[in-house]
Amino acid sequence: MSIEHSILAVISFRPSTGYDIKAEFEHKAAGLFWGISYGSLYPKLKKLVEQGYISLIETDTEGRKKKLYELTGKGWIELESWLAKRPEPLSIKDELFIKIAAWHDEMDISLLAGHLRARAEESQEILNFVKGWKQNNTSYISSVGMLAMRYAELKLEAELLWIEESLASIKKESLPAGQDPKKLGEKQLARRKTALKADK
Amino acid sequence: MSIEHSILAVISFRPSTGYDIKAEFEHKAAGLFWGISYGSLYPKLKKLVEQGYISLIETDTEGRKKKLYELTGKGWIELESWLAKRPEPLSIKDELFIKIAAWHDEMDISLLAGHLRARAEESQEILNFVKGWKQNNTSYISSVGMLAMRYAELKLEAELLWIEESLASIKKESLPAGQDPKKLGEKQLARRKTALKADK
DNA sequence: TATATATATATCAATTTGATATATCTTTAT
DNA sequence: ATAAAGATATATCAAATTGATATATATATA
Repeated sequence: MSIEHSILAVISFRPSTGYDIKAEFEHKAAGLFWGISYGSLYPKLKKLVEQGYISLIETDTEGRKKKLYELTGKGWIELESWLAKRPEPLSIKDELFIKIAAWHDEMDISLLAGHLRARAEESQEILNFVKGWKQNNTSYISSVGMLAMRYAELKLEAELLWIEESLASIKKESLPAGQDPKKLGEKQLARRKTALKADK
Repeated sequence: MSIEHSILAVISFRPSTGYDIKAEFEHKAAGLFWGISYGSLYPKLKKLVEQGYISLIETDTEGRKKKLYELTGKGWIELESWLAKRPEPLSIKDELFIKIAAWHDEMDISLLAGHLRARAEESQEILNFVKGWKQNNTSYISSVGMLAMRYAELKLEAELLWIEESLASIKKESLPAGQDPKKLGEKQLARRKTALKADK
């Protein structure tokens, strides 16, 4: 439901094309904790115009045609009413997490270390973007909106801290649970062995 | 793609019913950073059996029928090969974030404070679960898997810290960006006014 | 003993993604 | 000068996924 609303939110800062909106959720601030795909974006824009929440301004500068969208009065009211409603609980899909949670002690730990280092690189890059953005960007967001960037900053820093911590604990082979890895892996190893045998 | 794999991952710890698997992504550890719906779960189980990754054990204890699924040898191999592959970048949908990023300085800040307090309650509850889980749970996860719980713990703590910080900055009305709220809001206010007038 | 909640399986319409197609404009390399 | 590559821009569609709903039994609670 809130894909429509996040479109209204982006447009509220300035009239935008579909491409502008997508870019906002791709490279920019809004994309840190939200996403949108072309497959839903363009049909939604059409629908929002039909419903009177946004209006279409067709521009033609030197033969270059663009479709700009901007909020109508109805759109402003709807946006404000949505902002006032309690946000839905966040949803995450983090393959790194589920892989670690499902990790087997008998597996090669260096593979996991590789995953962690790769994530650290990704997150560091995003953190650099956020830090740069916070310093340079003054337009295009309200002073309250800056809190969102701080949110991203703290979460990314927590993630990087955890990766460091985890890599250290893996290296020392003194795992935080303080349990004997071999003992934990045995049950699964046995079931694996049986399953492989049953496959013939 | 990895919905199938996360099913294999859950089953690798013990043979489970569809309901067991769903519960794991609802109330338990695996659900902290991953989700799955019945609509994809049951069809996927069927498909995974057809493809030979899992096998079905139909049980009938005192008239109570259950369908237990367990990994085949092929399933174990597939799971391990998936775990070794670099995880997809995480995807998040956080309405709280997008609402704050789109907040207008002229809007009632107490509404936002309410949103933040509600989220704090939700997150504190999950954090309590994670802390309790870390202390009591010794089975059902490897020592490496414990790192995932620490991940959850650190991210939740970062979020709670940010909420505290944000509520304080809102209360003091000395917003972190150090900018004049009225100045920032003006452009949008003007566009809003025009849009409302145009609607007649 | 009635009621509510938990366990268990399953389907389906509606939503959403991810891939792909097309075309123009701008920057970079030769 | 021009060819190639990359960015800008709109759009659609098959496949994946969700969220709601239906159904039934077992167990805990009032």
